[in-house]
Amino acid sequence: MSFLLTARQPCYNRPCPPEKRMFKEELNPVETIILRTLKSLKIEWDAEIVWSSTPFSGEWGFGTAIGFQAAAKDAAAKDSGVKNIPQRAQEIAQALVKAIGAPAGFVSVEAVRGYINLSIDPQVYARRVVDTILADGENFARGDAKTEKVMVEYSAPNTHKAFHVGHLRNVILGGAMANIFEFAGYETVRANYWGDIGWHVIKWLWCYLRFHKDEEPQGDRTRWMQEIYSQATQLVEDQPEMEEEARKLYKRWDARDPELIALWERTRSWSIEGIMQIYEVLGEHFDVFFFESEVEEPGKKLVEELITRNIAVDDRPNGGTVAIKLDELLGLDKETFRVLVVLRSDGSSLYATKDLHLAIKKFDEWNIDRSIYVIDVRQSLYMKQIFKTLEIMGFKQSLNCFHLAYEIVNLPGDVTMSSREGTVVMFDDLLQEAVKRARDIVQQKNPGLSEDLKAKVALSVALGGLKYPLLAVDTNKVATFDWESALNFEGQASPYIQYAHVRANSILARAGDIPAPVSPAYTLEAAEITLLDRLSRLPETVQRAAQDYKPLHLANYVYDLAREFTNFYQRCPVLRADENMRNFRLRLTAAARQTLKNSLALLGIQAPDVM
RNA sequence: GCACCCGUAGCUCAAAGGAUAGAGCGACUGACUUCGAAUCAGUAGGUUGGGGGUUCGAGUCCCUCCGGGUGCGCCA
Repeated sequence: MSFLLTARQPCYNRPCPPEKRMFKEELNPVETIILRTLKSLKIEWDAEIVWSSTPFSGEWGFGTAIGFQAAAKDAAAKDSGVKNIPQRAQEIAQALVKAIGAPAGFVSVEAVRGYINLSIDPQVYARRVVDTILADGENFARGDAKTEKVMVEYSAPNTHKAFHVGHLRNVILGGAMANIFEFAGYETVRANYWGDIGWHVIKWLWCYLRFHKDEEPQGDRTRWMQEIYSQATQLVEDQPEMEEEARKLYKRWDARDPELIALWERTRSWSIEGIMQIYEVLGEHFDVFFFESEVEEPGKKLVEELITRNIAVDDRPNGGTVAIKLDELLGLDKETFRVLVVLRSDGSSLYATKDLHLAIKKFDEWNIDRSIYVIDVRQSLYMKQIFKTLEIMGFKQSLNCFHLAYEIVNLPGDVTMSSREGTVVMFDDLLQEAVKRARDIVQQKNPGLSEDLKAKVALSVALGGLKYPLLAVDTNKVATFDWESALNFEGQASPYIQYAHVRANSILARAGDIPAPVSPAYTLEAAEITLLDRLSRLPETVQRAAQDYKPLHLANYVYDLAREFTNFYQRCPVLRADENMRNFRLRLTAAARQTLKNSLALLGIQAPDVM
């Protein structure tokens, strides 16, 4: 049987996509020789050849462990008599090296303990890397256009509630993921799905009518909405008669009482406006908004269809629910998918009612090929149930649905943030504090800047400071929010990367124009080679991040790049160097600046010119 | 009970089944008359939770145990 979540697992073990390898012209002929030689050695080989960079500082080259893999195959073959695989690997590597000879573009070809190492000529390739980056500019590392169209659903906020830092991880992750898909060459649709109806909204409306009638939101709308929501929750939880009273409002809702609907529309728009402001600050935009309220009725119709088709069981006559007994339908003895309730006993809709319809609507109306859901890990079983149900319904594209799960953000002591319980840190509070701190540091480091510029820099540093740590940790790690570390911008953090960009910019500003293309006529320093090697890798990193659904790859990449650029400018004088060296290093600096900027942009982080 | 996730330096985390497991923070020692010190150089810190297995090769894959987190019929 097929588990859907394995159908769309990221494909690991895929090296750099050939289309984006900056040295394919040189490596391809070598690969041809290797394959031909292996054939003549009677060793079967049909996989890709994986090249990784050689791990020796100051050298620039590619290595492959193919000798080991070939030796292992050789040993597995009957009658080969091969016992000592490392020894055989070295023999094969030597044979391959002999066959490869002295190919164009490489300065050395060696067999080392079973590995084959090719060193490229840095003087030649240094120029290629730099020229490519400067010619491509902000499109450097953009992938070739793919035929696949991808939708990324993320954020999915509830109206009438807080937007807290627990929600931040979702937006930042989803936004970065969408950026990456788009840049990798996929046509990308950013979708947001608003929870604008349900018990939380009914409670809110009840509380408003009862205690806040005719009030208008004061100041921070989202906060004001949250305060009423907290009050409503508390009242309903503490006093059963209050809950009863609030629930009565459902009747008016179901009857589409015009007055109530009008109030809902007005209050809902307050919430939406407030949250849209947050998106604007974060630099997020969406191509399409779905609303729970608009998919509720079609969802119910879909459930009727499921009942008719004997997929869902209608137990309402006995006071039960409408449910899909997945394990039973699939004939599974072991509990796997369990039961998905798709309609309440009173006939009202649930999350699943709407999600089933919406899943199909996405493909039908947007003509997408893949549908990605950025939703926290606690909904993994639920997502599996939805996708499986779609599959049972015969909706083949269910195989192209993928749940991008991420762990939640807790408060210290494993306290889960909950707007219901009011245990939240509001995004706005965090941002304001972060901006304040960043502003203080700018003031201290660069008092000469205009006030306007200081404010701009502080905002981009603060936002980067908040975003980067959420992207630089793998999605399956639980995050703990505490003020101290959230506002600590030292070390492996966004300001360090932004600062590297600023320094590059500063050198270039002093130099004036970027010189014309030039090859280095001197022996490159190790720091330069390391930097060039890293620069050449952004294209493959973008592809890998998209393939693995991991902005983390880029977060790691851009930090490494920043560190290597910093190392370069500390060791290698640029402006004071002789003409050829100065010109090449200026171009290298410009290439680093561009690549830092492009990489940060994919993470949704701005690269300031000064700070 | 059935599943999923986590466990790597004192702390927070990296690490394409591949070459010597790397960063940051914290600690200690140094570097601003030098392209900007939000920086850099150096020192210390590890039997990758324990035990089996697969493999030429395991932090990475499989099994098992321990410790922590999460989910599992009318919440979203």
